[in-house]
Amino acid sequence: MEAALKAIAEPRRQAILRLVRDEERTAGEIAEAFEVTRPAISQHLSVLREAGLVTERRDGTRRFYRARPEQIKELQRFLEEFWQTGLERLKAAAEWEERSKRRGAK
Amino acid sequence: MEAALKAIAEPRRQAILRLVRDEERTAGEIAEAFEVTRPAISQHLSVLREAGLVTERRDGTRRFYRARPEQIKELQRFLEEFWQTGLERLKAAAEWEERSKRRGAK
DNA sequence: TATCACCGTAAGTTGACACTTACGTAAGGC
DNA sequence: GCCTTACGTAAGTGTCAACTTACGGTGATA
Repeated sequence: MEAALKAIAEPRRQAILRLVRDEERTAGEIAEAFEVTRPAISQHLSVLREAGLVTERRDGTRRFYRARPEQIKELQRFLEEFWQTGLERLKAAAEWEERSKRRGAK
Repeated sequence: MEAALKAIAEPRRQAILRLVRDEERTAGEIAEAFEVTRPAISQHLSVLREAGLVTERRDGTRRFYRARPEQIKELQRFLEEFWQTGLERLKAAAEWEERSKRRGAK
């Protein structure tokens, strides 16, 4: 989770993720889409894989990569924790106020 | 946006964000919560402020910081872009299949 | 089995960044 | 007009990470 956030914070890896979002691609295909060397992309792919953001499928000498939406969803849930609990507290505060109003009315 | 992702990827800044999520706190109060020096926290606060993740309010010599949920929400929307469009394509594909079924039935 | 295609790994370099200590600055209190 | 309080900023340091070039390993192919 921590690793996933750091992984997706890197612009190059974001671009890679978008490339393999809908269809799997080989490491070579991905590397051709960028102007950096192939090893650089290979290292990025390792980071993404260890962060659980992509899956790797081997076929012969080739390796196919594909995005893993579940992990991205996990990231969203993580971000929700920051403000959703804030909302929950607002909600709880509102309910508390409601109860005290009724107590006052009685 | 890019800056916000990098900012929130740092564990220490996540902790700071949680501290000022519900109530504003001074830079000094925040610094006391950690075991690093005050300047270190001050620098983190600058990063968070430039990323739009916190607001700064000055009162005398003190500076109050508070989380900005809208920006965090922006981050969520950014993450949605990764898989939501994938869902939209699935939906579009399903509808397309539906139409071709009807064409086949006629 | 020799070779080629496809890819990861090793090692080194450079820049970014999370810290430190030292210093500067602005607002109140006496 | 000081002196304290509450900060940010400057400058230096160590570490990590994104790249490079060079090399190794594994699977198809003739």
